[in-house]
Amino acid sequence: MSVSLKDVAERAGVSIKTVSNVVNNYRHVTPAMRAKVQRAIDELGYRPNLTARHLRKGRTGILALAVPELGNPYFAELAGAVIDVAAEHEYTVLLDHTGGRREQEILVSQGFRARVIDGLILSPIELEREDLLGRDHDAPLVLLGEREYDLPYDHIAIDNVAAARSAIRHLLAVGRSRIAFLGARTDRVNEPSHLRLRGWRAELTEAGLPAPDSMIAPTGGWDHPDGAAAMARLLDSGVLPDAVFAYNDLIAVGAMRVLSERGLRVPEDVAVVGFDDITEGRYGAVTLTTISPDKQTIARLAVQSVVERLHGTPGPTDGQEATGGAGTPAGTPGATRARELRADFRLVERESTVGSG
Amino acid sequence: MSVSLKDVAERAGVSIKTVSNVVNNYRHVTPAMRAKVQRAIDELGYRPNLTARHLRKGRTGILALAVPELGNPYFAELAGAVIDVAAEHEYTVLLDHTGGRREQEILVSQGFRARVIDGLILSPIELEREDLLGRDHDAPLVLLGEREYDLPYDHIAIDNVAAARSAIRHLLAVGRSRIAFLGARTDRVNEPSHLRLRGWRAELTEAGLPAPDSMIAPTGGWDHPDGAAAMARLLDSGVLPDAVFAYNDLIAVGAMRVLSERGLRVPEDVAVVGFDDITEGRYGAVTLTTISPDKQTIARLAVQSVVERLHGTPGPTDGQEATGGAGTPAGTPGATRARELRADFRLVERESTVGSG
DNA sequence: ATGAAAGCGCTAACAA
DNA sequence: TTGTTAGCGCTTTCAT
Repeated sequence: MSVSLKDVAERAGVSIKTVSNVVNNYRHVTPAMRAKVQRAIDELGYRPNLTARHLRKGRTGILALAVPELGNPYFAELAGAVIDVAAEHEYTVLLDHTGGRREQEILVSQGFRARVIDGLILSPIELEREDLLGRDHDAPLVLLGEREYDLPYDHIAIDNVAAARSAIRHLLAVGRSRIAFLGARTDRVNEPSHLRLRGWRAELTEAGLPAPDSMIAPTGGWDHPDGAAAMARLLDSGVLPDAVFAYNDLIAVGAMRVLSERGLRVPEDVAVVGFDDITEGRYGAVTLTTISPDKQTIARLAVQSVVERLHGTPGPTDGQEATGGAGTPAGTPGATRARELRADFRLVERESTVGSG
Repeated sequence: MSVSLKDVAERAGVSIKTVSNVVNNYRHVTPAMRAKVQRAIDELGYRPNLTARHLRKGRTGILALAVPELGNPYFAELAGAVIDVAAEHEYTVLLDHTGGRREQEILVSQGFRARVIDGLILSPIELEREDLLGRDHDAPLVLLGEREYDLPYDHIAIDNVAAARSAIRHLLAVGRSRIAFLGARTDRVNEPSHLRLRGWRAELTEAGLPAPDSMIAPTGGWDHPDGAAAMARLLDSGVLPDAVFAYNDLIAVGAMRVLSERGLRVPEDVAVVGFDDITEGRYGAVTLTTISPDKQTIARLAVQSVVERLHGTPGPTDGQEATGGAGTPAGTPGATRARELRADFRLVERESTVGSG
């Protein structure tokens, strides 16, 4: 076993408390004493046992982040940002992925996968409101992403409806009118895609254009193959759009691949807009126009939200915007009301809509 | 605070030990007793305090994985695999990224960032042998990736020289002879790229072809922009290769982008081979031929290695291959010798070398 | 089969 | 300013 406070204390001929004081940089320690203790620490190679410290303090210094899929660059990049922000707050991040499967998301939300954590940041796909209703876990929870629950947990997202509308507006501005939506799920109401779909519909309707169901191509998942399959199915069904708005960049890239296989040029024949602004979209043969969510802010708001609840400092939100939510998070010290936190987004115009001219 | 063993014991009118027995599924507990205790547990909503358990048992059930960059899909996908394998062994994964910076890698190796961990899987970029020489940390360490150290730690990688050679052999087979290498670092000997570079050189030499330095394009990093910049520099220098072997897929995709901007066709004018087999390479306008390392096996071997040292079961390696290493890992129960573990790889032929015919 | 009590390494009252 | 001591919640001898 390794060196403990007691060993150091004996070696230095002082009490445990004094050593603890030195280790924790307490004010009232004479320089001489500090030096003596420090020497013993160095000689013995003492390193504090975090587990013991945590048991005592009731906290672990670990935050969990659960995303659907690490293979999706958007989530990987977001995870990287969360890790960095957490480090600034002296927290380490335990990462988990749920595959977007409801049971996994439930397990995570109840702390069965990632245990020993102080707080949890969860980006759900299939999770239902009721799954969170009876959540019995001390760790503060913050929700990320497109879905909206009326629950006492902070929720962080960009304005998906507005983002979708701005994408469609851009497509209209470059002269398109038959704009398909790729990547909807139509089986439930509160789907990840429903807000973006709503934006698509609203903007088209407002422009006096039809938004027929035939222009909505559902996908089973949200990866390249799903986009490719959906695009192929749409074309096979005899529908030829002059633009495509995809639920995310991976779907958009998959769709572009199919378009080029079919001899359709992007953007001349079909313009494409994605969502997420992953690096990949900047380096294809045709670069991808996309909605770029402010990942840094999302990460910062998420970590901040958890840390605030942990430390009981409701404090100023310092986010872009905050509107009242519902109720009060259970079992959290800083029991401020749940907040709806918004991060910014912007439309990045690239070749897939405006060409390389 | 939450419910403790003691609370449950009082509620059930039994001793703490009995409750502990029930919680831990010990054999010798009468069904009646078990039922009674279980009822108290349910009523109180008791959940064991993992931190306390860990303090007592001396282990935390947490493994750390540190990769250079989560934004690189290769590492993101690898991380996903590690998380899954670790879960099979009942470990959770704490993820960290080092940015490939030496100081960060040193910090991680000594457990300064991720503390409270039982073991560490590290994929270093700049770390030097000496940085690990005096490593003073109980947690077993396993090294991943291209670099080779003669140190008492298990190392897991594919055979990079062989992989590079097979890539070059493929390019030769499709009729190329002026094959550039993109993504070398020439400033040090033990660079991540040096084994692949060696394979490039060996295969060319064996084929009686020149392998001039002018065909080696260094990069500052390993992302799209680095590949694009290196390709542009190479072309600007007046060198026109008929093939490019890139250190990784991101560099390859960046290079392809520049090629297409310059009006060069892939593969007609320039064939391209990458390394990593990230999903992105399968969905570009031109799909990418690449070396596909067996990520599953890498993840499995890595987790296995750490877990074995932790549990003191040297056990059968069950990897593809194992050659003797150096010395004995310090401070690990199962002090078997350090092993050189190999995972498989395969060449995946796609359009960037064989066209879409 | 169950209970009593010690102690993992640390922090935080409280004393001195 | 430094020392003493009581736990944090759990597992684990050792009794019974």
